Amino acid sequence: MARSGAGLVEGGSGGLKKGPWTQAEDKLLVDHVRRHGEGNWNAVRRETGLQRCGKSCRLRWANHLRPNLRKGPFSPEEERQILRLHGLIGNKWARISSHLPGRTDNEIKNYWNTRLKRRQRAGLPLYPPDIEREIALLRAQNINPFADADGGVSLPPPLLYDAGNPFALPPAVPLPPSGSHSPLINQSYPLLNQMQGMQQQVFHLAGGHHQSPQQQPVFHHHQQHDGGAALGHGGGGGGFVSSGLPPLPTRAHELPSNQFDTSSSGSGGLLESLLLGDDHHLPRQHNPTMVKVNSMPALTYRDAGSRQPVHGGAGAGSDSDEASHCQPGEDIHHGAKWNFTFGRTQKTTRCKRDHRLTKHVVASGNRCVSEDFKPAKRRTPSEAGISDLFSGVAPGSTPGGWFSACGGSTAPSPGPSSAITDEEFNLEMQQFMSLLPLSIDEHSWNT
DNA sequence: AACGTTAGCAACCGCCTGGCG
DNA sequence: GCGCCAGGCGGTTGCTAACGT
Repeated sequence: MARSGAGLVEGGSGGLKKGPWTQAEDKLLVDHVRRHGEGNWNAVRRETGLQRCGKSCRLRWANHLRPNLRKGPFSPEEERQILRLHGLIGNKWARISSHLPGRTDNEIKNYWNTRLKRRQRAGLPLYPPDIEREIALLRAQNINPFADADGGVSLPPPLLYDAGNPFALPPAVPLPPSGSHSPLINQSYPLLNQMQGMQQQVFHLAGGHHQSPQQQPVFHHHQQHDGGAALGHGGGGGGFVSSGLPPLPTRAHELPSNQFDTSSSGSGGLLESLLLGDDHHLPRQHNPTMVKVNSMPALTYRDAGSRQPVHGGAGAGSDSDEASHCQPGEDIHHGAKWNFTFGRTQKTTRCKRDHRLTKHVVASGNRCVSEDFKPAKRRTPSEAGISDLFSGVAPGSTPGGWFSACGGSTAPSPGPSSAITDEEFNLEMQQFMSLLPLSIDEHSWNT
């Protein structure tokens, strides 16, 4: 990679500096935005002398300097929201972040990737059962609203198919022999198979039209064995599946993150809108974190290592984020205390690093290779909860401890938010599954 | 204390899209 | 229609702190 370390001064193009930002650079950028607002990032260099490219300025502003950013560990509800959204739309970090006030796409992406590695290493599915259930039901319930704006009925999207996701299965395509299934499909992602069948059935019963074979994407099952090399865009080049539940097709409204408002916390409307693939029609609340900054709220920052604020006041925004209730220069979120500084963010965290999982699992492909698996050196309550969740928890039991327990803020996650009972869900699943070519054993999610 | 390992994060890169002339 | 430019997105990489041995 082009980065040459923390001490680097100049990059290769035009003498532009790369690497970590200094406090002085941050101040220049903040002052510029204060005067001119966001946008026109390339002008920053001209007008401030800041030796950074426009893209770098934009990134620095968006991820670290803009007001009302929310730092610190994700709350359990935020984690659930991320899981839900990711299950529905995949690696659309900007879109996901648009529904999490104060969170950046980069932050969410990092969170997800870390979590993904962690769970892959542990051989665990990515989504808690209740989340998977929510996603499955929401998709099933919204299986037929894919009507074109002009009234024409569009073909049902391959809800659980994504070319970039080797775990996704296309509708109405006979599954490969079980022997060729990825172990993760059969064991760690059994619900995918179930849901796939369920959605097909729901759509069929709703009078929908199946895609013709020509219209269906070909399921390249062998991708699972390519070590991730064949992953498509959504899967990224990281060499492993990005999502157990592939993104829904959308109408390709790739809106920049800053153009999003934050939807209401009511997941129903949000999810419905996401299912419809039309973010423009989402009912939204005003999101103070996404405003176009014309007059810059006072920022709070302090010298790294200093307890004294250097400038301005904190939480200038009027939103209800926790940050706005914190003392200047100090933001406490869910047990972690953060000092917002210019330069690298200094954090004093009470959230111990709770996982010791090797990165090379990522390179090894999309499943946990036995020789790669090393038990975590330390086992925190949250990790124990994750492991226990899939080792013997009955389907439908509340997945307490699923979400990270950083900072002791983890109230146990609430039970499945789906309205149906576990028994109802299981019954529905059995009914749907009976129509699928998979054996009942292959559908079992209690592995 | 030194070293190795790992997670988390910041920042970079390439690619894509939309606006504009 | 085409090219240029700015902005945005997703993926990747390197650094650093924390922790174990």
